[in-house]
Amino acid sequence: MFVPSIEMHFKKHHYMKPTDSELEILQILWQQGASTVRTVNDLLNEQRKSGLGPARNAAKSKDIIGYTTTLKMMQIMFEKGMVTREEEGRTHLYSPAVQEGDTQSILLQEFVDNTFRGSAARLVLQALGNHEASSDELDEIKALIAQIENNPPKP
Amino acid sequence: MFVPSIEMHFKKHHYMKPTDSELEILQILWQQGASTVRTVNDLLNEQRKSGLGPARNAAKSKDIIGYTTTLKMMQIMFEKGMVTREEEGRTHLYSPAVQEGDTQSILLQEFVDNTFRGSAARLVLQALGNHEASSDELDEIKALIAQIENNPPKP
DNA sequence: TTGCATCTACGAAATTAATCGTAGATGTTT
DNA sequence: AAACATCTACGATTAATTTCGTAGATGCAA
Repeated sequence: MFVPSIEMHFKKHHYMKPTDSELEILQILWQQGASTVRTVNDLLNEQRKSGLGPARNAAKSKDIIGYTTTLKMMQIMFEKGMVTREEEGRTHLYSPAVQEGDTQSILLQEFVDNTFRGSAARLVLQALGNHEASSDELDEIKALIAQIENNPPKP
Repeated sequence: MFVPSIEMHFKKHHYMKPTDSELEILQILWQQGASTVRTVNDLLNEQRKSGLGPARNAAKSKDIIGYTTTLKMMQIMFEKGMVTREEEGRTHLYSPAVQEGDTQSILLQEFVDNTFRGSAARLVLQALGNHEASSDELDEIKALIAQIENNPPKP
């Protein structure tokens, strides 16, 4: 029976906060699933050109990211245990080793602390005030609030 | 009539995103109002010792920030026009030149884009799910939602 | 007035993150 | 086979941020 060998490092077994660049790459892996460096690099540059995708330094948004830059980033992420990889012919197929929700949770925690002095409620108000939300999304939020109100946090 | 001279630089007239350290200092200025470098530095170190305050590198949370480090940071912020200052005897009194809400708004925008792919609703759900919110705060949020629903976003 | 504490100014080191260049291996095309 | 394209590996450079050391001015206490 064939068992594909998936390389892993496990250097750090605790959850590490990704840097901005790492997060950009993770986003692509979460959306696309296992991908080669080439694919990731292409998508990254597409995002930058179109101005879409994660907000980056506006000045830089024209420059193209070199292939080896992305390669190096992904190698570093591999060493950190942030992604796994599998040999696929001559190239490597990379997959995320951390879950999107978990990562969002970590980053959110820090963001709330740094920017809103720990007040999630303030953040929510600001977010709802400044951004669009569909009525479906609003319903979802209302439902969650109702649920929280029925299950009050214990002392 | 005495008019205190308040120095300003106005090097950059467009809103700049503060770095992590700059934000830490701004938080103190927003809370305390006009403060000396000494005061800011003391509070910064108090926060670090107690582990409270903004989440910083855990490893570093023991080290104490040197006075001149804080001084330099605030001088840089002054050059950027992020704070104003006023001579108070031999020392300087620094005040924030940017509003907390405006800064939060800028940082939030970027954070939503980078971490939640632009979906404020997802961020709100995650925030409400992971963090505590008092029932007063929940009420406030509900009120805001109701208001949004009555004033649907324009095309 | 001498010495100590506390300021500001400012250059520069230390740290961290991001980018790239080059080399060597391996496939592909003509 | 020769030329060319595409990968990985990895050192090194660049860039941004944070930290600190030193110098000079000023106030204050012994």
